Amino acid sequence: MLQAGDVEVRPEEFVALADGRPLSLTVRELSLLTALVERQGKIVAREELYRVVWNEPYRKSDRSVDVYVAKLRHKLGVALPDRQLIHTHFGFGYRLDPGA
Amino acid sequence: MLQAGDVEVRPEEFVALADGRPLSLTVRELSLLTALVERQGKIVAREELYRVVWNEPYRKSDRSVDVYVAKLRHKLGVALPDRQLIHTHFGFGYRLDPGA
DNA sequence: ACCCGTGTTTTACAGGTTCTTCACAGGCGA
DNA sequence: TCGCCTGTGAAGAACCTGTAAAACACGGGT
Repeated sequence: MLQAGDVEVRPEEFVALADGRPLSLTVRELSLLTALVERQGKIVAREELYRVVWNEPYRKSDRSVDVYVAKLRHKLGVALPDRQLIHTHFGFGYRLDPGA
Repeated sequence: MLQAGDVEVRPEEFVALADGRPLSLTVRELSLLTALVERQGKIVAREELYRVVWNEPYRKSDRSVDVYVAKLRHKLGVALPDRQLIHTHFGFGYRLDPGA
């Protein structure tokens, strides 16, 4: 079980909770969220996310990570309004912040 | 992990800390700071900084190094007031001095 | 086989950030 | 003082990100 603030992930059960309420995520979305929660607070390179979630070498023209970050942001934004969980680090990647 | 006085750099994590607090740097700024910290206390030729950070041959009319030294000085100055970290060596280059 | 629904990947473009270059003011050494 | 060097703001170029939508993949039902 992984936790980051109000977000809880149980990858083996294919479940993610926000404030205790279940999030309806697809496989990719859950996989990306898991990767981010496992690295919470740290800046994660887009390349690393791609390797871990997609399990294949990264092509720098690939925008999949960005697209799925947007999907996650949207669903997390609905579940936990007024919180900025996923931060962008320009030219590098993203970071999920547990706290406020 | 690299350290120079109150400045700590972890290039692989894309992080730089001043007095333990994260600095918000761009890719180039972090790269230049890394090069200077790796050579702390030494006078580094503008040409060497250019080669290392920009990864291409140096044209003596190029002012990029100076511009980015100014950017770094400003951000470091905000984070660590009253300290002169980066020194100019006229006609040559720059030197980063580990904190007092 | 075909259609449909769901999920994934790719594309396209708008908008934003960063980088480079220029210009000029001021500093430094001879 | 003169000539060269450095500091730095500003402007446009170059590059990166957010996001909607199109294209694609695939399984289930008919």
